[in-house]
Amino acid sequence: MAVPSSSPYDNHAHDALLRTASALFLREGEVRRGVELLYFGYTRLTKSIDEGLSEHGLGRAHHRALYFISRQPDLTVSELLSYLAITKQSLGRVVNDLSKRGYIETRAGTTDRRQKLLRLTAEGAAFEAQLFDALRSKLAHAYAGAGQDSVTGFWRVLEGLIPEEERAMVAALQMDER
Amino acid sequence: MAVPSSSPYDNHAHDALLRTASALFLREGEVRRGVELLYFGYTRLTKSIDEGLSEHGLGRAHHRALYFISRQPDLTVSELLSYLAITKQSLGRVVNDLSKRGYIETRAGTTDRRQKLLRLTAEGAAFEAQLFDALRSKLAHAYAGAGQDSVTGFWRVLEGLIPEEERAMVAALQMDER
DNA sequence: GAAGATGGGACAGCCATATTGACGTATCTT
DNA sequence: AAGATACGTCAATATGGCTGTCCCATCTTC
Repeated sequence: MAVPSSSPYDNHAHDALLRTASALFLREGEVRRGVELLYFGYTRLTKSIDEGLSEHGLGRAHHRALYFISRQPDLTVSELLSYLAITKQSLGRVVNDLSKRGYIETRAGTTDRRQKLLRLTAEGAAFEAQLFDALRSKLAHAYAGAGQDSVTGFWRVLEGLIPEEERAMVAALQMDER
Repeated sequence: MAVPSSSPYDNHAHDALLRTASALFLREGEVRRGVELLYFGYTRLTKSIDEGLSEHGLGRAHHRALYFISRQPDLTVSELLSYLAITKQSLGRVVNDLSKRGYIETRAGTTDRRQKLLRLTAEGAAFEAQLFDALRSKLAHAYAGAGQDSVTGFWRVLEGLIPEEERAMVAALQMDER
């Protein structure tokens, strides 16, 4: 299958011979580097909030919920579900934990009363802020060391990892940047 | 507490006043953007191999082990442990699974016979390559869309997230690029 | 106003992946 | 010979996911 490839990204398992000569093959090292840096970078960043979480007897799942609720106050359960990409049942546990601890409060939707709008209490906001501080200091340090141009590139590549259909959802988080 | 908030996200418990004027504070939006893109980018990338894994009845833990063994043939159990940052017990299960399936083979260390050197069998290598194809196509697509300069920035920022003490370990993976 | 669709909640049971702590064995080092 | 190290293993536990099923309240549509 002679794909006259100016783009090196069209070769999958089947066309091994083609790949040998392709630019993509030559890039294997760069791809592995990205995989590894993403793995280590991501895990180290998340690790930085684990202590704060376990002090409160919570886990990362709780933080993710806190984070998105903080980011978009009054979001609905189904919106939160689409960010987290887990099942209703799994989210239920997390939300109940956070409610019991007084970190989130809910009220019925205004236009649609079936909806449940989630937002942080003052305590919840303070806790989220504390966790965010750890993320901030780590990421800000990395940003500062790399420089603004690198940060832009960092964003661009990551955006490219997100499927088209989901970009709008991610962008929505930035939209109501206040 | 009257935080004169143009942004709802500046109300962090303690040094609110101090931070208001700091460059770090001004970067909150950029930090949140990085956190979110990292989260979505990382999860979408890993999702791309889940299907290939579950076809074989394996999980992500197995892939991580396969990946590092593939990357550094004949690494020892303790080296693998330091990459994965899990306990011996947790790794044991994963390695046993992979051995039973004939994906990895072991032999005693040459200079130190207490060590167990891990490497992939032909089947293991083929399986790893298949999984890697999914990572490659996703990441290569993101690289291509972002451009080489962005890729460099992407690496730089991620490197900054890895603690000093661990950079050598990560770099070692690139060292014997074959 | 009835029927159906939708948002959300809950029960039961399961699985994957991690943890801690204790202990055992072979091998290397001193 | 003594101790440290590399690796393995037992048992118990936690977390955070999953599926399947059923339910209620509310909105939409005819």
